[in-house]
Amino acid sequence: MSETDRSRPVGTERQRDIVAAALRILISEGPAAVTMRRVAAELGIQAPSLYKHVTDKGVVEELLQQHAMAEFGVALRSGGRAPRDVAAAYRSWALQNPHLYEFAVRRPMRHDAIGATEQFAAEPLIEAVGGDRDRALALLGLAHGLVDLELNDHFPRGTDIDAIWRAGVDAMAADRSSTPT
Amino acid sequence: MSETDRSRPVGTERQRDIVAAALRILISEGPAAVTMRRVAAELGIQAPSLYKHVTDKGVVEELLQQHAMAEFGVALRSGGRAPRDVAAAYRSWALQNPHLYEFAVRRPMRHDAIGATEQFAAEPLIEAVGGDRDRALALLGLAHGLVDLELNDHFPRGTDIDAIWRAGVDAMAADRSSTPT
DNA sequence: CCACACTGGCTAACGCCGTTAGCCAACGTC
DNA sequence: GACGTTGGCTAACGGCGTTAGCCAGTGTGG
Repeated sequence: MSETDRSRPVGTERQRDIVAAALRILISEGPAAVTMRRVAAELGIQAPSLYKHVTDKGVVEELLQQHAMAEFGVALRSGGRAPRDVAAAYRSWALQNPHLYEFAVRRPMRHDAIGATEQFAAEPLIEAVGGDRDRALALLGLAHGLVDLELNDHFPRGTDIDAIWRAGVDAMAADRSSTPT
Repeated sequence: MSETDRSRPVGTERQRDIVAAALRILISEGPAAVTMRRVAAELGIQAPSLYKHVTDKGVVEELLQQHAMAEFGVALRSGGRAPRDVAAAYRSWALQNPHLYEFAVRRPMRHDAIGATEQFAAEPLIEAVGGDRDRALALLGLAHGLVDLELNDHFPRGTDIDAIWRAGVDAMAADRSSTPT
């Protein structure tokens, strides 16, 4: 949790206006539409004026990323705690918020700024596999990979993606105390 | 394999020049540098002339994607056939060719054009888990997710990523004939 | 042998992008 | 009431993908 409290939004008031506008555009029109001019227009302002509140387009994106990660974390807590439940929550949030998911999890991130929030989002998965950190991060990788492949349409048409999730999550969550190296 | 023979390069001669130039730029300077003007310059030509050979920047990207996927497929066959070996080959190729990997596997793809090649790349993973298709695609998701997270620097500093791979791949490759639903 | 179409270059330009420079009105403060 | 700060504005720059339109060379059919 540290000192950047996740529950209260971040940045100055005008910065929050900006990210709110960007968010609206992102959700309704996708990432390509999130331009400085477009965001400014959404606020009834000219593009260069944004730079009075924000040094870069990059910081707008970082703010979006933080927002997305926080919402994602909440979504992952909204259902059951069993691996299948968390996995299902992961997938369904990502599919319902593809652009937000993109912002949350793709593109490199600055660890200092985002770390706590990201950890907040990752926690449910770690709990779900009973605290085995390696297994938990593997499950995270699995979930992210499957979602990313699905979002980018890499599965042949007709693939039973549910079955893949079941197979993967069950394998990852299974008791492995009997198998040798 | 079908009729688009994977072993012979694709497109007209000039198209192959173009993708070769784009490839050189992509590898040495990253995706942002792959612009039409830059590619044209690489060929000693003006940007608009490219459009005599290519309708779109999109087709250049598709050609890059196909090339990358083909090379990736070869790399996945270059080592052992055991799950760990294939997984290791997957990871190491991706980390050594991050931009190519990006092109190969991220961004949506047209199934008709790329399907065969992609299947070519996915085969080794399917074999590695003994033909269980769901498990194989889960393994693919796992590998993709872990690579993507690593490339985008989503793991806390100091994370033992090897251990995550071991945990994940072993779980996915384990004999599961004893666990109930 | 020449007309002609086609191929593959070229320049100029358009509308977008992020961003900078410089101007100015409103406002709060000493 | 002078004055610095805040937050708008317009103009402009360089880069992007892309289109329009021009033209030299080339090969081919009559």
